[in-house]
Amino acid sequence: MRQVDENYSPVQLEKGMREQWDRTRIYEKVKKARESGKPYYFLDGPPYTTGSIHIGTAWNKILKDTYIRFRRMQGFQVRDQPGYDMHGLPIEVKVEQSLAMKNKKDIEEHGIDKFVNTCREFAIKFKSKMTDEFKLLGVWMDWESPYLTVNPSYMGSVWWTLKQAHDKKLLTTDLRVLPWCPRCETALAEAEIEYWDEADPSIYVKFQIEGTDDEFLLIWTTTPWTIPGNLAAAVHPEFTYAKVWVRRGGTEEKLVFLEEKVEELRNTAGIEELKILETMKGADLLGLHYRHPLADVVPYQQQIKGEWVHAIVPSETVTAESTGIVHIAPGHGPDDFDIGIAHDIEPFSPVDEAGSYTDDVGERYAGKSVKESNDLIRSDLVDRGAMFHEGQITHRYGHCWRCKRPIIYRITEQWFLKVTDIKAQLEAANDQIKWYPDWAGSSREKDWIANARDWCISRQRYWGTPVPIWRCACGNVKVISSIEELKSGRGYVDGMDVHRPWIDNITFDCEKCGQTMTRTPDVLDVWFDAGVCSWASLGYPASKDDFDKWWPSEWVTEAHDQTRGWFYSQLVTGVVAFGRSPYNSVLMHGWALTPQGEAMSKSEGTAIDPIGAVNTLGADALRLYLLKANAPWEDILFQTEGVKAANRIINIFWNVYKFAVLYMSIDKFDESQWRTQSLRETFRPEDRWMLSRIETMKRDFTQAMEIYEVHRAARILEDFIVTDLSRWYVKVVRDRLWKEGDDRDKTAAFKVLHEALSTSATMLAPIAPHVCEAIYTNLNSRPESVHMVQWPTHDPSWIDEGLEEGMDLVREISEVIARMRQEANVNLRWPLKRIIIKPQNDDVADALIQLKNVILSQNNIKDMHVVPVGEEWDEMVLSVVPNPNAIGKVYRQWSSKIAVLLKNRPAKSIKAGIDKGEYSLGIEGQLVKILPNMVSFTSTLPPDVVSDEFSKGLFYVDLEETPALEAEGFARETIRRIQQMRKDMGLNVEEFIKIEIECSRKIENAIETWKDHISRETRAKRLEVANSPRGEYIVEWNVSNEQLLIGITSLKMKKALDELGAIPGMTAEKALKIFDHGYTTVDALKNASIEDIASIDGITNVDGKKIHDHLNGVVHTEPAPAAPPAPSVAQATTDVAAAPPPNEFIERLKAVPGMTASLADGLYRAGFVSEESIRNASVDDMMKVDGISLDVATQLLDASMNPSVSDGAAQVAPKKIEPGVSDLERSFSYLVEEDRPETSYSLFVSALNKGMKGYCVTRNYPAKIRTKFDLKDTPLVWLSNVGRENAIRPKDLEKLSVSLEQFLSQPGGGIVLLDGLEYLITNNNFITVLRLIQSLRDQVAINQSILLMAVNKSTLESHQLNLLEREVDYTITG
RNA sequence: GGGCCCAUAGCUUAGGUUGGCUGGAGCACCCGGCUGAUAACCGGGAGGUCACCGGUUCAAAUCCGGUUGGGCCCA
Repeated sequence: MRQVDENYSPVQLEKGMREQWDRTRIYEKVKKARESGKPYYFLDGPPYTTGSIHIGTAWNKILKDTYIRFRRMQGFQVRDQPGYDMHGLPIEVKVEQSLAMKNKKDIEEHGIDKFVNTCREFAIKFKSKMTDEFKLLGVWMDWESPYLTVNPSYMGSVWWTLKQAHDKKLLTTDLRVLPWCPRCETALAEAEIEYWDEADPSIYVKFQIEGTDDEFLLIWTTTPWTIPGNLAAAVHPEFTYAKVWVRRGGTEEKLVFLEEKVEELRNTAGIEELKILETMKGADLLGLHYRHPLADVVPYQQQIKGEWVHAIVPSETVTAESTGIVHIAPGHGPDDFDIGIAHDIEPFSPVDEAGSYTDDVGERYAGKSVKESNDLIRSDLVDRGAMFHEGQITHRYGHCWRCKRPIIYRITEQWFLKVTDIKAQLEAANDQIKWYPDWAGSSREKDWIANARDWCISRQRYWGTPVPIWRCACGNVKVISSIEELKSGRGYVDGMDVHRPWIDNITFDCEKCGQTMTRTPDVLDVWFDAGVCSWASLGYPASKDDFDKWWPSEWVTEAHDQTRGWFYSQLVTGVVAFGRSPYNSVLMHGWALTPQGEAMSKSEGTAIDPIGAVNTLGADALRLYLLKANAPWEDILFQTEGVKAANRIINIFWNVYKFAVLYMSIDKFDESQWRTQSLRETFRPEDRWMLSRIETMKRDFTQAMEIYEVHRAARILEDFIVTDLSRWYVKVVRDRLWKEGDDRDKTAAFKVLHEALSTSATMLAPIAPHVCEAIYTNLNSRPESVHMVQWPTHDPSWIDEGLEEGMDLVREISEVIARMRQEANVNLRWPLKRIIIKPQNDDVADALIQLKNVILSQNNIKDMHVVPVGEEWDEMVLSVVPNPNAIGKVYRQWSSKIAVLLKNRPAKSIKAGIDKGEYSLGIEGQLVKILPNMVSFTSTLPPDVVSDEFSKGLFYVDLEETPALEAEGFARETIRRIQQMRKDMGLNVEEFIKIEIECSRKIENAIETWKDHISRETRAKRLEVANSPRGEYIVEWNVSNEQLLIGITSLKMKKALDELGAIPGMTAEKALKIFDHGYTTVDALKNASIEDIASIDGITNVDGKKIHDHLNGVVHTEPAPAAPPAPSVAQATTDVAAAPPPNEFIERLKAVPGMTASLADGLYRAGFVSEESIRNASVDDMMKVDGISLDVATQLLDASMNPSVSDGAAQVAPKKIEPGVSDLERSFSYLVEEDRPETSYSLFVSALNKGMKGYCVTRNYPAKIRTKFDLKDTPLVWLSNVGRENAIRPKDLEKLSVSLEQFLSQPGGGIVLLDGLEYLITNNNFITVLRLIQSLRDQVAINQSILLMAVNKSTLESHQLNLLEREVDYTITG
C-alpha cells in the first residue's frame, strides 16, 4: 500500500490511468477473466459518424459502459462490440458541401466512384475521431473491432434480411405518394422528416360549380403549386355546409363552405355583406361537379374524364377547419392518393425528382420549380377571378432531416417492407420485451407500432447499402442474399467494392427468359442498416457460431427518439427474419438539454462539449453527474455546476482514502492478514455499525442497479460515502488510528475502513472507473484491477437495523449538543461533565447504551447516564406549588401556614404521599390531610444543567466546570497549538520533537497532569515546563486569556528510524529503542558489536545478531524509494541520485546551521547541486527532501543569497528600507508593516503616478478607499464575505489568485497592492496564504512587477510575521 | 390537433403506487466553527402558493378531472 500524497486531480489521474490500462492490457485481461462466464449480449446502437460526439452521445456511451462494467463484475461474459452507422444522406450532404456540389447532376458529372470514395473517407475519419473521444470518457468497448455498416460482410447480412422479407412476400414495389426532398432528390421515410413552423401562403380558391354562373365551392390550401394536380374536392358527409350570398367590392356571388366558418370568413376576407341562402349536409353535396380553375393552361385537366373527376367526394379525414372543403390532388398527398384510389381517379403528378414541373403540366409551368411557382399560380388564379382571398399562415411543415429544405409530396415507385401485414406480430414481439421504464414499451412504442405504415426502404442516392434486387424486362425479380451469390453475376471482379457504382455493372441472366437482369439503382434506407445489426455484427448468416452463442441481445439502451428509430427498425427486421425481437430488454434514456431545457444545437451555439468537461473536471465527475442527476429516462438539463458537485463528491471519497491510507501505510497494515469474521469479537459497536451500513448499502445499491435506477444507486453510494463514512465513521475512529504499535483495536478500525473504502470503490467502479481503479488497487494487492472484482453480494448476518437506527439517534443528539456548545460558546476541546438521557422506550435505551462510548467521545463528555423508561431523572429538583383555593376551602385560616410548611418540607416525600392518595401534616397539634387537588408539583433543572430533545426522547447536559475538566481542556488546547506549530514547521507526521513551555501555574498543573497524553499526541520525546523556552521554533499563544510560550525542536529522527526500519526483522518499536539508546544513525550501529546491540532494553540476542550481520554483510542499503508520483524537483532529478560522491558544494552545505552530513547528502541527491539550484528553489522544494525542516530550508536560502556569510556564523536579517522611501523597484516584493495602511497606499499611488498599471486588493470599503487615495480607475477588489460584484470572499483564494495572475501576466506588468492580509490569514490556513504570496512573489519577479503588501503587525502571531518577512524582498515599517 | 413523459426553495432534486405528524436533501446565499483529510471539512440560519383551477375526503404535494408551460414522438 503506497502512501498517497497528492490531492485528487482528476485530469492527471485519469490520463495516467488510461495509459496504465493500455500498458498493462487490463481491458483484455478483464475480458479474459470472464471468458467462462454466462454469455451476455450487449448490443451497441451505432452512432452516426458525423463530427464530434456531443453530451447526449457521451451520456449514452457512459450509460452503456457503466452497465457493461457492472455486468462483467457480476460474472457475465459480456459482448461489447461498438458499432458505427456510416452510410447515408448526412455524409453525402457533408461531402457535397466539401466538394461544392449542389445536386445529383453534379455528383454524376464528378463521378459516382469518386463521390462514394470521399464519403467512405469522411465516414472513416469521423469514426476514428469519435472513437478517440469515447476512449477519453473511459468507455471500455472492443474498439479494435467495431462493426461497421459499410463492411461487405455487414452488407451481406443486410441483403440476407431483405431476401427473408422477399421470401415471406413482405417486399413489394408500389406507386405511392411519398415525402420527397427535391434537393436530395430522394424519397424520405417518416422518420427522416423534421417539423417546424414556417410561413406559407394561405389561399381561398373558388371552384365554379358546373351549370351555374355565380356559384362556387370555396376551397383552402397552403400549397398553390398543387392546384394544377387537383382532381377532386372533399367534404365531410356529416358536416353542415352553407350556400352564402356574398357582396364585396361591387362583386356579388354565391359561395359554398362550412356553415360554422361564415363569421370567421367575413372578417378575414373583408366581406361587406352576406346572407345564408341555404344549408345542407356534406352528404348532400356529393357528386357535384366543378370546373378546374386552371384548365386553360393545364391541358391534362381538359382531357381527364371520370365519374368522380372534378367532383365532390366524401372523406372522413376532412376537419372542420378553414372552409371545410379540401382540394384533392391524388399525386401530391397520401390521403389524396387513397381517396383517388377509392374513387377510381388516376393520380396526376407532373413533378420530377428535382421538384420541377414536367412537360405533362403544360408549357406554362413546365420546367419550373414547384415551390417557386406558387406566386405564378396565385397570380394566374387572380387573373382568372378564382382567387377569393390570399393571406399567410404560420404552421408546422415537414423538412428534410439532412438538408433542412421543405419537403414536397410526389408520386413514385418505391420498394416497401409491408409492415402493415405483420403489425400483430410486431405487437406480440413488443410485448415480450422488458422495457425500462415500463411505459416506454407499453404506451409509447406500442402506440407507434399501432400507427405504423409500410416502410419505404429504397432511396435514390449513392452512399448506402445497394438494394440487392435485379429485375428483368419480363418482370422476373431476383434478390441477392450474400456476397457469394453476387459472384455468379456477370461483371463481378474478385475483391471488388460492392457499393455503387461498381455493383451497378453486375448483371444476371434471367432464369425465365434469358434476357439480362439489371440492378435496381436504389440504395437502402440507413435505418435498415442499423436495424439488422444484432446479427449483422455477428456475421450471420455467413457464419453461425457467434449467432448461436449470443443472439438475441440481452440489453440495449438509446434515447427516446429511437422509439420510431432503432428500437422500431430492429423490431421490424427481427420479426421479418426471426419472428421475434432481437433484444430482450431495453432502457430508454433521455436527452441532454441546455440549462434552459431546450435541445442543444451546434448551429445555435448551445451545445456543450463533453470533452471540455473531461479536460477540466474529469471523466469520472462527468460520468457521476450524468448518471446521478436524473432518472435515466428523463431529460437532463445539463449544468456544469452539477459536474463540479460530482467532482467534489469524488474528492471527499479521495480524501477519506488518502487519510486512511496514511495511517494504514505507516503501520504497514496488511488487509489480507485479517478476516472480518476473525475480528468479530474485537469490533466496537461503531465498527459493527459501519459493517452493517456497508451491507445494507450493497443490497440497496445492487437492487437499484438491477432495475436501471442508476441515479438511485449513485445517490445511495454518495450518501454512504459522504454522510456515513466521511462525516461520521472517520471522525469516530480517528483517535484509534493514532495509537502506536500493534493493537487489535486499531487493526479492527483499519479493517473496517479498508472494507468500507474497498467496497465503495468496487461499487462505484462502473460509474467512476478511473479513480476507483486507483483507490482499489492501492488498497488491495489483487485482483489486478477493480474491474475484475466479483460484484459483492450483501451478507445479512452483518446487518443490524437496530444499531443503524441507534447510530442515527447518536448523530442527532450530537448535532443538538454541537448547537448547544455553539450557543454557550464552548468549543469541542472543552470536556463536559455528563449527559443524562431520557429515552422514549427500551429499544432506544438499549441502542444508546450500546453506543455510549461514541456519544461520549464525539461530544467530549465524561459520563453518560440513561434514565429508566417512564421515570424522571432523580436529580431533577422537585418543588411543591400549593393551591391556595383548594386549601383555603377546607382549612381556611391555616391555609397560609400550610403553604409555608409545604414549601419547607422535601417535595419528594410530599409527592410520595400524594401519589398514594394523601399527605399528612401536623399543624398546631392537629393533623391535616393534604389531598391531590391541593398541590401541584413542578420539576426544575439542577443548576448548570440544560436540556434539549431528540426525536426519541429528552436529554440533559451538565455544564458544571471542575478543575479536572478545565485542566483537560487546557491540555487539549495546548495539543492543538503544538500540532499547528508542527505543521508550520513542515514536520513529517512521524517525526519526533522536544517541547519547552512557559506558562502560568494553572496551566502548568494541567500540563503536568496530562503530560503523557500531550507527549503521545504530539510525538514529543521530552515535554518540559521552563522559563524562556528554547526551540527551533518559538511561538506565543493566547488560550482563554492565558499566555503560553511554546518552543519546539525537531529531533530529526525520522530518517534514521526509516533506515533502521529497513533492517529485516526490525519493528518500529525496536528501532525507536535503538535510537533512544544513542545509535542515531545506521553508521553508528554498524560499528556496534552484537553484545552492545543486544544489551539494549527490549532487543534480544537474536535481534542483535540479525542486525549486526545485516549491516556488516550487505554493502549498502538503499533507503526505500520515494513514493511516486511526487510532482517536484525531487522526482525530476532522480537521475542525479546516482551522481558522484560528495564534493566541495556538500562541504559548503554542511556549514549551514542545523545541517548534518546526511541532510546535505540528501539535498545533493535530490538535485540541489549548486548555489544556484538552491537560489532557484523554493522553501517548499527543499522541504520535500527528507529531514529538511522549514528552519534549515530558510537558512539555506539565506546562505545561498549571501555567499559571503555562508560560513553560517551570521544570522541574516531581512533587509529594511526606511519609512518614506518612495522608490519601489520593479521585480521586488515589499511587506509594509503599519497600523493603518497609509504608507502602503502612498507608495502605491506614487507608482501609479509614474505610469505603472495598478491593481488594488483591499479589506476597506472600496468607494471610500478610492476617493481617499485618489485611485481613479485603478481596478479594485474588495475582500469581503458580502456577495457583490468585484468582491472576493476571503476563503476564495483561488479566485483571488486567478485575478491577480491575470493582472500580472499582462505585458509590462504592474503593481499589486494587497491590503488585508490579516483578513485572509484569519479566514484561511496560514500556510495556504503563504503559498499564495510565494506564487505572487515569483510572478512579480518574472514580470517586472511589484508586489506591495500591507499588514498590521498586531493582528498576527509573531511566527506568522516572521514567515511573511522571509518571503518578501524588503520589509518597510510604516 | 393526437400519444407518451415532466412541473416541489434562486438552481438540481427526494417524497407521489400505499392520502395522515413539522415537505427532506445538495448547490448558491447569510452567520459561525474546525485546523495532522486543510485551496479540505463541519455546524447553524434564511429561503416553499408542492405550476394553476376545480373535485373526492375528516384530511391532498400525493387520488380524479381540467388548464397552462416544457420535452420527445406523430399528424
